[in-house]
Amino acid sequence: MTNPSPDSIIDALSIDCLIFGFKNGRLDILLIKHGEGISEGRWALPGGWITYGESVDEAANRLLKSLTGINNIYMEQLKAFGEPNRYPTKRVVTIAYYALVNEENYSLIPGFTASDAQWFNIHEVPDLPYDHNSILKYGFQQLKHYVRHEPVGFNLLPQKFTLLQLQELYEAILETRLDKSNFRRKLAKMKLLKKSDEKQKDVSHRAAELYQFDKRVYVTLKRNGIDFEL
Amino acid sequence: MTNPSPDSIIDALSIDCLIFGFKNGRLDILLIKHGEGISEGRWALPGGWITYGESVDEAANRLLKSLTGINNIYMEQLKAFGEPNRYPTKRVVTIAYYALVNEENYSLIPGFTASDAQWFNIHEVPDLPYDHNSILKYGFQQLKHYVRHEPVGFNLLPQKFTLLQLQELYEAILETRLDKSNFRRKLAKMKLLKKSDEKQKDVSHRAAELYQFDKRVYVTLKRNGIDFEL
DNA sequence: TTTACTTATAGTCGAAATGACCATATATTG
DNA sequence: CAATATATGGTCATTTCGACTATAAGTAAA
Repeated sequence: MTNPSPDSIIDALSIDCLIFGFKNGRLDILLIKHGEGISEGRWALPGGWITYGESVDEAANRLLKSLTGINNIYMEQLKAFGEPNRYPTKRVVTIAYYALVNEENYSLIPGFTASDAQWFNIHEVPDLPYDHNSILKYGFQQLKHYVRHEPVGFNLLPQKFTLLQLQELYEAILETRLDKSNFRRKLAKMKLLKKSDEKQKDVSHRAAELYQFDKRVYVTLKRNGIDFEL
Repeated sequence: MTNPSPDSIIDALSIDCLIFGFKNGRLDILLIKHGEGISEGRWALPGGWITYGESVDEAANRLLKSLTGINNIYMEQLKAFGEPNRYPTKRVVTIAYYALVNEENYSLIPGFTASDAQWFNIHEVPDLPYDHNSILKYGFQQLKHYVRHEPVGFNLLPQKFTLLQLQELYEAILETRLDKSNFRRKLAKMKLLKKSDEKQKDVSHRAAELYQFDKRVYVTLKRNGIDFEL
């Protein structure tokens, strides 16, 4: 980085969040309805302006919380999008974040400049303002890569979950079917899962064991990367 | 993204480039010496301010060219760094890019605000201004992940190269030794390489076949990702 | 003109992993 | 108790892996 020069500023830097939600074997994306401004009434990715004194990560978390009520989730940076005309009235570069969550763990509370917040099926997304549709497309594509090489997606299930739930998550993201038996074998080899002492309840078939993640193994895999070809 | 508000601006958005260079089995990083400004005389990552009318990608390429003379290389976004105090005099968020090149294909021509430009061994990097040392550390770590899952690094060798050269590249990045025979087997399976009609010359031992990349396979692998555990 | 040395290239082999199946267990519902 | 869910574990031929050995082809030194 070199020195400031008078012609160097841009108008603003924003954040946009891609929050992928998982529920009943389906993958959703979280959108908010703009309650004011030039795109009032339209659905868009939750996001907003970065302010002084907060890091980019902090801005992402603050905005997500104030717009949707979702707090304390781990988001990772996806990419910065900076085409000169991506925003209509001025020059705005946006930094996109993404995360995967279990929808059932969060209730949506629209706030700040959002008049509504809702989950949309990943395949039934409305027309979004700016370049949000292409950001979403890019993010979904990256997600497919990530799940194969990082233990991502392991924080979006309930605390305790069945192996089938985990498999359905992978099937939803990768948009493919997987062999149950082979999927289990791969997981076992990774040693990432621990049996809990509980079993599934209130199902009309044999109850499955509930599993949990082994935090220590998780951290190691996060650092070194995994190879989870399916 | 929501609407503009008066307290939303940051001071500036910059670009920093991590250009990894490969030469004779060693991995280097490209640095420039600041010729003016608050860190005059110090070595730093090539970078500068994004201006109106250019995309973020375009800014990265323009800056790299004007500072170091390196033109027309493919850089990818690494990450945005935005701690509030990373820059001393004002609030600056920077977007880091990275690339891998063959040093011998480029001659360094310092220009613009750079008084010098040079390759530094990745393990002998001086103290850099701002958070450049930690950006470099992060980038090097990511690079190790990337080479195992993308056909990255396949554009930083000469047009035609021997299999040993390719292996040495991977060894330099991953900081490990690899088995020659098994490395070849993995490559063969990928079908990414084509034999050229030439052989190595002027070496004091049996000459090796020179190989080239198969462009069509390369594009496919780039899109779908590869699994190149070594 | 041997011989030593260097790198290239191909092959071996037991162990491990993979993918496509099949079998049995355990629960609920009619 | 039969039908039907899902759970869970096993089989097996094929492929891949990792560590290693063997031979080939060239230069340089003796």
